[in-house]
Amino acid sequence: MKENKTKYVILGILNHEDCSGYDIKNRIDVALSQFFSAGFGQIYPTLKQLVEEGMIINTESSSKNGPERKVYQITKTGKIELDNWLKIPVEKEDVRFEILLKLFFAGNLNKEDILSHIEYFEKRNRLKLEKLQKMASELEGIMEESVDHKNYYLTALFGIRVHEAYLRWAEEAKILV
Amino acid sequence: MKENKTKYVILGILNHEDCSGYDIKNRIDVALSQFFSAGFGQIYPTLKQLVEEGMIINTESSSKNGPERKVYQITKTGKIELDNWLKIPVEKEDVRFEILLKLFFAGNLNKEDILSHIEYFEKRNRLKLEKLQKMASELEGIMEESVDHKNYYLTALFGIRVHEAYLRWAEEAKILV
DNA sequence: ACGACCATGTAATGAGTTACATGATTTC
DNA sequence: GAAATCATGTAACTCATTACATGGTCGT
Repeated sequence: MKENKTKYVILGILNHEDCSGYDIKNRIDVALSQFFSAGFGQIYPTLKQLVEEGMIINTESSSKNGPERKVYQITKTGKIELDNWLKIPVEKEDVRFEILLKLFFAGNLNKEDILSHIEYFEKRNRLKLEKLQKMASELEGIMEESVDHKNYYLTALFGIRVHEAYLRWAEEAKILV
Repeated sequence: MKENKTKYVILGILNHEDCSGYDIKNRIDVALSQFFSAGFGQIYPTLKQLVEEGMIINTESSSKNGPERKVYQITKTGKIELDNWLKIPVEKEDVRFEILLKLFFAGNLNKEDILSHIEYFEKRNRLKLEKLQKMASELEGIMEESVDHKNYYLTALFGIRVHEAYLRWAEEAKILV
């Protein structure tokens, strides 16, 4: 840890368009769920902190038409912070595959239990792969429209390749177990 | 979170052989580093907690030959706890790919910066893939000797498939950027 | 009226990292 | 005698999840 990813995700989203905390949560769930998630309990305090740091400002607070709603905008300071972070090379992936942990210690388990772990894993990830493929094929058509669509497509493609690898491994593992 | 993985990793290791905290750290770094890591600041307090819970006992404490050293052993309670955990199906992977986050928000970056991110990612993971392949080929020869070796091999194979996917994606991404 | 959704926030808790503090043994 | 490795532990801090607390709007 050490680097607060939620902070940069919020800056990244606000760099696109002004949003409320609720909007930010939606954007994350829709577009980033494949490789990032955050709850309100993380988002609202981070927004508060970012305001204190001068990275974002609260431009609009309406409770007239609809429920209370605070809209935030990224500042110049925030943009610089985001840009600096974007340029830092990524040193390591932060992956903790619980299924591998279980497999590694599975000496205790019988074949059926191991197989059912693998099959469950397979099923879950096949569904995810299908979703990603759908997403990618929708994006393919509009990829040339903007850099954002292209980057979005690249993240979907990453998911596809990784999930294909999961399924290939599951096939092989079922035979070896 | 909620489920303390370090706890089960320690139980899993002690289920194999009696170890000290220092040994456990070594086992994790050598065999599990691909998908798990833990520092001493996590290991020692967890050992203490596991003793309190009756999952493990401290069998040997020597300061005669060499520095202070405490060896722990798993108890029947600990074995049951481990077994129960092993049987619980894994619901989701816990992956947070920082590179995808950066790519997703990379609208700000120029092509060179994006390419250098991808190339760095590629280089790093090519090295890791080579290590995994070496590990796997060593394990292939002794796989039939024990269930543990086979399970170890399966985790290495998982790493290989996933890293191959990373590299394939990087190839494709470089063209599309 | 009820449920779905919009909307913001705090408090408690858990999990993990980093830095700190200490000291022995082995190897060069 | 310096550096590497063995060895244990605590304290401060950060990050994230879950549960709680509150209340408005819109459609049926």
